[in-house]
Amino acid sequence: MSKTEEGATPAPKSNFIHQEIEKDLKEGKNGGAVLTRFPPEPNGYLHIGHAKSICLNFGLAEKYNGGCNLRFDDTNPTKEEVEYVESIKQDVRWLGFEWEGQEKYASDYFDQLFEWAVKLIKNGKAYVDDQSAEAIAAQKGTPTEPGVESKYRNRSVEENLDLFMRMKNGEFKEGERVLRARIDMASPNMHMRDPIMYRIIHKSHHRTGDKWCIYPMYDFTHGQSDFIEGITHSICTLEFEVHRPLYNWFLDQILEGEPEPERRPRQIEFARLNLNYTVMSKRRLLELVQKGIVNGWDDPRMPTISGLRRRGYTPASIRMFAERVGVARRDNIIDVALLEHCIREDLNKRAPRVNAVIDPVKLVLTNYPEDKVEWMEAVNNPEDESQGTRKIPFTRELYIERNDFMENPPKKFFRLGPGREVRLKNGYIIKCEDYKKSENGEVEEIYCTYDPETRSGNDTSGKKVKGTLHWVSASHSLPAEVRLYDRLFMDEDPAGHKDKDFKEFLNPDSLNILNNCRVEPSLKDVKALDFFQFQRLGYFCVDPDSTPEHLVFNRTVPLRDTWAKLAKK
RNA sequence: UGUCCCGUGGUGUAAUGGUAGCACAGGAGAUUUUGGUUCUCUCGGUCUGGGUUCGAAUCCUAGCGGGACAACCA
Repeated sequence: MSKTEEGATPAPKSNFIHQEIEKDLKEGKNGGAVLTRFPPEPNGYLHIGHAKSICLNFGLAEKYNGGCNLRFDDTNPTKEEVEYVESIKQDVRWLGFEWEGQEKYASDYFDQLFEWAVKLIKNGKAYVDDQSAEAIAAQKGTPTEPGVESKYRNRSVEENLDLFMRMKNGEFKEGERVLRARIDMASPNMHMRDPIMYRIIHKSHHRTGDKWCIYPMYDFTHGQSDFIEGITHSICTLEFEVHRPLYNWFLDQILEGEPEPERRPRQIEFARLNLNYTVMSKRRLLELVQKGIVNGWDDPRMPTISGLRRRGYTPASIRMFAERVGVARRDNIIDVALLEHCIREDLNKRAPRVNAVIDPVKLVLTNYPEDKVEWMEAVNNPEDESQGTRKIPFTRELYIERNDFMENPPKKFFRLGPGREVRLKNGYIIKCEDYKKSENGEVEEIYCTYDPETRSGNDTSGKKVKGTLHWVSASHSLPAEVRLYDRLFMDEDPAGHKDKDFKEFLNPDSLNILNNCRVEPSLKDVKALDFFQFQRLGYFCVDPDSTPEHLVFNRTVPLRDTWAKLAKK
């Protein structure tokens, strides 16, 4: 496997799964092999929680010199599957991981699974039940009361075999019969109360077409698929913990009478990722998309991998995040500030600095010649000398950020105000002499003088100023649209309120579109997902909607802003 | 009123019988032609009660708190 993109490499951090694997290795299990798998069901888009699992599984493979399979858990053709396969593959690759060989499908193993089902029937460990779903559910009992046995539980092997074949041959309608494991209806673990192994679904499958009309359930599929592939460590989330005895039971049954295999997969559970100020369940994410609350699965406010990508998150930042959140078994809610820290850390080192003014106000240098253009040298990235320098045009008329000027600034405000001096980065020190307001009281133009002795790079004035502003040339800058994103929800745990719908906590200001922005001319030929630091503002990336005629940038995350914190006080 | 899992600073996560550490967040300062970055300092924690031990975050036990489990979903 390989990291397909440069960027920060997370520092390795130990967790309990490493310890379990090392214990197995020491005991010589699985012939010393480590093979993991990432097993998505192709019924939706991947989100940041999946990214944690991907990084964990592929990371384990890398650490122990093993491999990681990508396997689609496609045992339920009623749930629309083929359209999601490609997006999942793309997302895994984009995160920087390469799976072992071809991608796998649980449906590749349907023949083998069927044979094993027959084996269980022959050994008296499975039976066909003719009851309805409702009847079976009613007999299942509850977590505190045992279930009761089905009246079909003690059919003969011959009858079970015959019925199962007829199920396979399409002689029954959906719901008429199921194959169940014969375990223990009184087990304290509900999953051991004669779980369903196969159900009838008359629907064609995205890979097997109409070959089958019976499909295996998750529990009868997952462990055996792991076994077939030689998976050694089957890592999943905590809600599958109660399935583990069943996972092992099915493995015991298929191995019955067989020689000891070299590898036997072992299920290990960890706590899924939760992020504050968002929702993570597929159901709620789908609702946001279907109700048009967001603009699709890749809306930059979504915690989906495709949304984060469009927002400007890099694979390296997400890998870093996955490393920093750690892996444990206790429930957790990660502060989204950690995710933001990770993208800032990555982009600080890599993003070229450019000037963009997203809320422009005109500034005129009254003592600067009308037609003069000075091409000022600017460092592309002070954190990375190899990114070199570029020239930016300095002219008499400029745009600066509206909030960099105040008519009556407090002492702590280091920016522009009447009579105040600031430096224009990569330009000159200027002094505000006057300003003009429109009838509605809005500042329209600011008039300054510049000091020719203070040119950046060869300042001979010895002047010191507290503030440095970014700017663009009024005549040379390009118009652009900028989309400012904020958290989608105003509540830390929008789905965590019993009596309130999560949508009640939507942030009305989660998207703010600015149409009158100006960016420096070097941004003329940007491509989708190119990332930049708009100096003093934040990290931005080029939206796929962007064209050379109409530039569109997404704000990934603002820069840390200690002034904003101060101003709030 | 069952079975299982989990309780370490605000949030995460280490320490696996021997000095409770790290990261993020918060606070203070230094540097800075980004109020960014960087650097320094700082705040703050083992759910509670018993027990075992020279010694317990760690082992045992009781309690408390949180979570999972009753789909022909995965």
